[in-house]
Amino acid sequence: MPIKASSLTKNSSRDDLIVDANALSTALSPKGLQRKAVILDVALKIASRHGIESLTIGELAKEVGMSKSGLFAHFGNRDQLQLAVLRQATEGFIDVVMRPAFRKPRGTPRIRALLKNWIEHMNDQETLPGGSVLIAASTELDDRPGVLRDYVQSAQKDLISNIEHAAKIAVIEKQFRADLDVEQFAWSLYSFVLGYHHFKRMLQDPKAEHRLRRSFEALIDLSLKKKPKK
Amino acid sequence: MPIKASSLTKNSSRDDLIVDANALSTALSPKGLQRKAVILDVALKIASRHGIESLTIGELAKEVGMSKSGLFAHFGNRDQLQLAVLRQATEGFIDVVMRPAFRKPRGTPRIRALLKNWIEHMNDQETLPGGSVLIAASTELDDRPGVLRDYVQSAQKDLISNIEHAAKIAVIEKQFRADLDVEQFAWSLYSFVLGYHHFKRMLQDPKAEHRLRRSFEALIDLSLKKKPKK
DNA sequence: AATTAAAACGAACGGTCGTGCTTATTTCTG
DNA sequence: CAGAAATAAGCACGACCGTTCGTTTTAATT
Repeated sequence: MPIKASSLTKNSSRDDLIVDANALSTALSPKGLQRKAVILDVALKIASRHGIESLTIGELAKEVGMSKSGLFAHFGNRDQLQLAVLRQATEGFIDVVMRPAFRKPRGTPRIRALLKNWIEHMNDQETLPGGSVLIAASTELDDRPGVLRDYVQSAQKDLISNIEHAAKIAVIEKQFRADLDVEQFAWSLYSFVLGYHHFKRMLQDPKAEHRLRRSFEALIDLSLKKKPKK
Repeated sequence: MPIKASSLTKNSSRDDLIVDANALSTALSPKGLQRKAVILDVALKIASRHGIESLTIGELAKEVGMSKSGLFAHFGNRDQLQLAVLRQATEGFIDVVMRPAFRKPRGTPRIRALLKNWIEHMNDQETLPGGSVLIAASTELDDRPGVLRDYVQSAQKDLISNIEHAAKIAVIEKQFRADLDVEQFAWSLYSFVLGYHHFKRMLQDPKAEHRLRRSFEALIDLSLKKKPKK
């Protein structure tokens, strides 16, 4: 049962965004909370660089300037720490990619905004110096059942659903073809993003972004309602 | 300077395949060689399941039924072990995907065979129970300079080059459009494969293969020389 | 059958890992 | 300002990491 986000701007009509049910009531406390936020920020950077599996408590403690045990107490165990980092990453993604995009007008503008934000997010060296944590976590966790994998899995499914939803709206708005397979659309778009991530990071291909944009445009073109020939 | 593979069948004309310069003269010895082969087979499976970074000497030794130190002596250090595994994975890929494909007739048959072999290879639970080692290694290593990353990088570049080459031949054979951007073609194809790997493994999407095939067909369609309208 | 070389072993090293338990310090609250 | 509660630190643990070393078993060569 997807939770719906409210309070969107006027432009957005009320096309809702599926976000994951992260909202756990973490019994707060003024000082400890911001401390935890700092820890998670640092942890996110480390995880981005070296992967969630090699995010170690010792290294994190050193980086953030406190003792292993002191830091440890914030999370209870390693799984919880890793899970918190994944949550942080997901929330960040929703905040800077999904929500702003869904504030744009329905149809292609929204889909274009989605890609634009996504690219900017992946290029943000400040918060993600080592690329997307979620993408990296996918290949790390895909064979290890557990809470972490379940979380990444559901987060990605939500993402895909949102892309499909945005495409469906473009169909309703009669911008995209009525017979468009929106699942295939979302699949292709996501594959291109994976391709971008891969080519940019591993192959250090300077043309990666250009390639992504071209493939994206071709995909849009294929999805648009055909103009009367010539 | 790419090494060219010789001894291809009659069908293949002499379109050559770029393979990496793996052919080091490993001073052989009858018994120890097959032992090493067994070790690498097991190591490859472990790496496939849990990633090359968490391929540990202790676990490998246990799995193969010998002592840590005895096994260790075969490789000298961990990097060499990991490198040997990556080589093994690359050789396997070339043997079952690239070479058979390049034995097929030039043009689309060859490209179709490439995808077919590739899918079968990724689905081969026997040798790759945890998915492609190279793809996983990419996200693991993309931020860690060193021998391992360099190797994966060059292996993937060779792969891309071969795809581009195959596409170029299809252009020469006048099956693909003369103005086709073969780099973009290779980029798209590779992205789809990454998408397949991701959707199948992480999202466990049963339609993943179907989606890959559909996107592939669309890509081929876009690349073909246009028929005279209607 | 004797010699030599290769392969495997077992034990130990310094490190780092995650995780408890106990104590000290800070921060909030009445 | 006192007491309660949260937060951090210190220390120790067992497990596993990659690696080294000296020894023993196995195989190949004369």
